[in-house]
Amino acid sequence: MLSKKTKYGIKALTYLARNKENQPIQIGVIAENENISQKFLESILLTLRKNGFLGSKKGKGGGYYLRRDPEDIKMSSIMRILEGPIAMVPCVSLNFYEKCDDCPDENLCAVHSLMIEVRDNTLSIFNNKSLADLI
Amino acid sequence: MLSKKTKYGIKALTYLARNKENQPIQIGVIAENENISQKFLESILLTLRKNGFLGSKKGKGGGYYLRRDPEDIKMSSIMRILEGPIAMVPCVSLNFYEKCDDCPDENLCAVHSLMIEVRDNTLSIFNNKSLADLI
DNA sequence: TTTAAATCCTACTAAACCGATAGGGTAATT
DNA sequence: AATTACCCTATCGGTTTAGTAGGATTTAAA
Repeated sequence: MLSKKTKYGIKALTYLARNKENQPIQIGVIAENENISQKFLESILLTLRKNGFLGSKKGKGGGYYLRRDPEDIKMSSIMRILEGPIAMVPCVSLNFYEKCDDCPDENLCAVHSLMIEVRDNTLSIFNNKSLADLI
Repeated sequence: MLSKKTKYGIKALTYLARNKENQPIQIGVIAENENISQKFLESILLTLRKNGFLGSKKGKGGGYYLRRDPEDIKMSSIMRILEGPIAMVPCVSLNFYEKCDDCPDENLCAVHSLMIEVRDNTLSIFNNKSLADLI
């Protein structure tokens, strides 16, 4: 299940991407237009800024803006930062791998191979989709 | 993220499916072989039985057995029963649809269309995969 | 007919997570 | 100096998850 955090994050990013001049837009404006709790959105934009997707400007006339071309922002990177692993199980995650407690041998696990297939499929969607494609 | 419930459920089902004679197998045996808490597995098998996948036999020599041919058990139906919706967002779920609070128009939502694509992909994997394929 | 084996069922709980809120602190602009 | 707007931490209620406890019920075998 996609968290609201990720959902709101994507919505905010697309909102900023639609703004061609890319001058700063205030949190409150995005929150209102996308029907998101402002305080919650604040924390989301903050992590997107810390991860290099957004820049910010303080004071009057300030706000957030995209630091990269929407074409160059892959959905997979957004998903990983906001949502965490793309895989449904840690033992098939490329970036957040964890061994299962209950599995003596991953290669013999039926769930494992099924989930690899799902991961590869989902990943190829997210990798081939940029923020620009969402607009 | 796949819940342990679903993961354990699938593992138990494959365990039963590997048993060709299909005579009842006790919870404890499955639990031990698959490293699952017995009590937890109990409740999982119970819901699988209530949904027609498993039969049970009480008393000595009892246990659980498959009620259908593994070929005829699609992963999508298992997923829906144990995990719930396959879609990442309720607003694109076929079987568990719910409208979003924040979206005035789904068709204009960037997240919506992206998640439809993911759903279709994942669903086609689960629909074309039977329990027999997992063994 | 007793006993042991096994499922069935309800309720409870600790921990984690989620979405949101509170309340300021800090920096930049006017 | 005042205002604007981002920055940061802490907290909180609600929900879900993963499991536990304890017994009731049914069946087969001794």
